[in-house]
Amino acid sequence: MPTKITIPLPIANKLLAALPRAEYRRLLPDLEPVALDFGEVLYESGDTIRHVYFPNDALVSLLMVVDRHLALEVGMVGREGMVGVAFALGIGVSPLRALVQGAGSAMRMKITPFRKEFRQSLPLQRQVHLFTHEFMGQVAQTAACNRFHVVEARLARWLLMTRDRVCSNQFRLTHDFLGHMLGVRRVGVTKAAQALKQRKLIAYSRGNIDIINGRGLEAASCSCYGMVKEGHLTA
Amino acid sequence: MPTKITIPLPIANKLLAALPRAEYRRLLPDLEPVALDFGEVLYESGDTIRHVYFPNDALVSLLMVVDRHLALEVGMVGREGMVGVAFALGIGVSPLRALVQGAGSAMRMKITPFRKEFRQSLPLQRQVHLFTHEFMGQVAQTAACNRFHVVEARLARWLLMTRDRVCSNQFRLTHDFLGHMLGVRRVGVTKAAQALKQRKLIAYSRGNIDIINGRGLEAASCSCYGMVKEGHLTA
DNA sequence: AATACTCTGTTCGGTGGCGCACATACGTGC
DNA sequence: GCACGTATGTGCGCCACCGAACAGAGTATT
Repeated sequence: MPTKITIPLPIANKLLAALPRAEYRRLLPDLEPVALDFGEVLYESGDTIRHVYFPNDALVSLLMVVDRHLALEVGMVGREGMVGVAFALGIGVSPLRALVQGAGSAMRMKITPFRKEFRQSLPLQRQVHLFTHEFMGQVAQTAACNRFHVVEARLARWLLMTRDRVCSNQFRLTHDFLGHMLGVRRVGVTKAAQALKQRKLIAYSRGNIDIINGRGLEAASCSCYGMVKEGHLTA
Repeated sequence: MPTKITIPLPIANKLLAALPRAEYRRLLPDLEPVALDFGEVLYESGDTIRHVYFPNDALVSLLMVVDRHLALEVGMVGREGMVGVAFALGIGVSPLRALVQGAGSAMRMKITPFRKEFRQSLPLQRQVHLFTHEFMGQVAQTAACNRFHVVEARLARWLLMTRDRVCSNQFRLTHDFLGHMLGVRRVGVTKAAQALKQRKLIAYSRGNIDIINGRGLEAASCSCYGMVKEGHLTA
């Protein structure tokens, strides 16, 4: 019995990896590996959803658009989850913009076979529900965080969350981009970043960001980081 | 065949009402009518969920708690939905505090039979998924709104959303309570409410709030109101 | 090497909301 | 009718963040 190596990576997406082997095999024919480029928009707010995405090493930001031009990140999905979750199961329209914030690969699946599999597979349902739950918590946490915490702490949290998802202490992002994520002006990010730099927690220049002292950065970030890090509610 | 009148109201909850008659009948034995009092906490953040609730004329606020004492409303559920949604299906723990903000009745169901029914009933799954989708949109919208809009507009929106759910232009709420919902000081609410009062959009005194000019209040509220009002994405 | 562009740093006045403290109603109960 | 608790009104200094505009410093282009 020949083993065909059709899987591009060892199942890197944790949601898929958590499925029983047999379930995963059933999904496989419908899973298509895709490369996601930085800046790519997977769904625009209001778009009909055609695919769901299971990121491997890609990182996707979910943004709420207000007043046609202002945008704010409300959630972030990496290898631990999927993009399109609740939307795929609901009305099939995304309320959020999904923006590729860290280039990388993902597995994607057309919405029709996904729905079909979902109906039949209890383990898949379970994973999707678990992640929806997790994601809902993340969105709510972000909402509260944006209301109560200062930019510096929020920036620290954001960098840490990104690190956790891309599994690297450096990544490429400009202050301007971060401003859009955090919903503040670019200058606000520059100020906050300077402060973190002076405290030797991070380093950066021209779009390259380095986390030098992760522990210190955690201390500088708000409690929200610990909350959404994982399990967040197993008091 | 005698008709036993065990249903307290004609099916007031819209989610339940949207189910096919037969499905609803199946659920009925497990649905228990309960009165929800103002201020009652259905779940505390971190609690294990024992029941899901389908409000009739009650109104429930979902709050995110930060730093142990600060709280912020991230969503609101009335007759159009259910409380416990994504949580019931996920890890069974609520990330949010569910607070009764408008007294009234609801149907509640123990989590175990709910999960059982959910597995078996496609229409129930569909309704739950639709509402989860809707609710996710509401939370995201609230997050962005809290970031970008001033208290006065947010207050206006909040009053309108409450009105839509309790189907009445008057309700009982103090500035202090509103402050907790909007995540601002009581004084901030007083200021904003004064402004709306001067413009003859609302009236209030000692916990009684009246919406005098709904149209005007809509104009004073931010665009977010129109977004979450209904359908919100059928551009 | 000169040019264009992008990214970061800096300044300035303005303001929405904060924290605190105190003043004035209104209503309830004895 | 008096006292007390609760709800609302007002003032003050403070600070994080805003909007706009401009100055340097890297990087890419040709």
